[in-house]
Amino acid sequence: MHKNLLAYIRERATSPLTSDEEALIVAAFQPKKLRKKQYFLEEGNVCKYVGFIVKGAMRQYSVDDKGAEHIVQLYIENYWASDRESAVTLTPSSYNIDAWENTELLVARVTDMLDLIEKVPSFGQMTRLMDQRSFIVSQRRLNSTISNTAEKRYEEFADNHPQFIQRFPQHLIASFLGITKETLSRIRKQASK
Amino acid sequence: MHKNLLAYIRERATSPLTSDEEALIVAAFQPKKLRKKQYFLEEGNVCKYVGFIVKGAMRQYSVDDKGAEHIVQLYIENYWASDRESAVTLTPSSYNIDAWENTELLVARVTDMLDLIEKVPSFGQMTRLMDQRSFIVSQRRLNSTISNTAEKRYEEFADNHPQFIQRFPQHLIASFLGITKETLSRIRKQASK
DNA sequence: AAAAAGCGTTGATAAATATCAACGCTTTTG
DNA sequence: CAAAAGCGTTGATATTTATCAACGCTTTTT
Repeated sequence: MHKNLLAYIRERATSPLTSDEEALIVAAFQPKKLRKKQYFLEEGNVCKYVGFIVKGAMRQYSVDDKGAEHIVQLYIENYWASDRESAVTLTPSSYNIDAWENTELLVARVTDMLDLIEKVPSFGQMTRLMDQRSFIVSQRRLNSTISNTAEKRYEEFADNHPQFIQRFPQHLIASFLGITKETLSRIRKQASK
Repeated sequence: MHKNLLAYIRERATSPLTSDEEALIVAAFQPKKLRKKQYFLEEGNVCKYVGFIVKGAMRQYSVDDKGAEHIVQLYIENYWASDRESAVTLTPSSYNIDAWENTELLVARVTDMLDLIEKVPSFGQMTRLMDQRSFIVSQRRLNSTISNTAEKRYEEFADNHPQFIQRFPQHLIASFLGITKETLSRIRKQASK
């Protein structure tokens, strides 16, 4: 099960991993299974773990005053699930993360991640890339949200993330885009003509 | 002029900077002045420089098909101005960055930044923190955008960033929040009652 | 000093999107 | 297998926000 993770890291590192380094990494990550709807992180708790998704799909969302859920992130294979804000600042998370499908994870403590970053240069590089990449994706999404209409945002998203469209129901996609499921349904109807 | 930058880095590093390290940093950053409206980065160019703002204010924005500007970022003292996406991926930027006020910067080549990250551990730590922080801020903003009404977003922004409210005209704040200047004007009128 | 540009505001109207309620279909649960 | 829950759709309506045009005031430019 760890081989997916090691492959992922190797692809992103500039120099090959030594077998010692691989051992350190493997030691830090525990396999874990979550069944559909089980929580990985609950609002109010500090995020102490980071999960690499080997198989399955998850979602991260906030719940507003009226009890409505707002999807902030969708995850599938080879994504890292965690609330970075909570993990970095050690403050209670304002998000929930749960399994949308039955999911297999490799889970590490945040503290062990920090250790690895120090001890394994390639791992440090990889996390640096992840951080940058996360920011870039987030910045793009933000730009799209403030610049485009709902219709264009959906098109863009569907073009760039066809896997997500297939994998998650429309009402989650709608929430992810910041619109209601009815509006998304109408947008799709329009587009199909 | 470099002392602002060095102070900024010292505050964020876990261990003190040696004088050698300080020398390396100082060598990498050239002072630069931009007059109001001058570009730091123009759409279509690859972002080859990173600027630390010593004094002044800048903005980053995209321009849509209809020629309308959308503010994606506002910068003041002690902020880093650059298009990370372009700098990291070496692709042409889809943003402009220009000076809103006359601005004093310390500018480094992206390549020299990468060098510093390797050679000066504290610098590497600092940029890692920056990356994380940028992502967190972006994620929050995104969550706010998809979850809240324009009114609540403005309140939140005004509470958390009073400096920006004072420093930038309302139509830029409006664009930053993804609404029109008229709508913001009306929101403020409501709120003041 | 005059002209132009920038800024914030207001009003009238249009467009986008949300809300509420209902329905049919499929999947899951007991 | 029956009941319940989840999902996507549609219609009617309400709300939010954008657009367009105009105005007064201030700041910048000539």
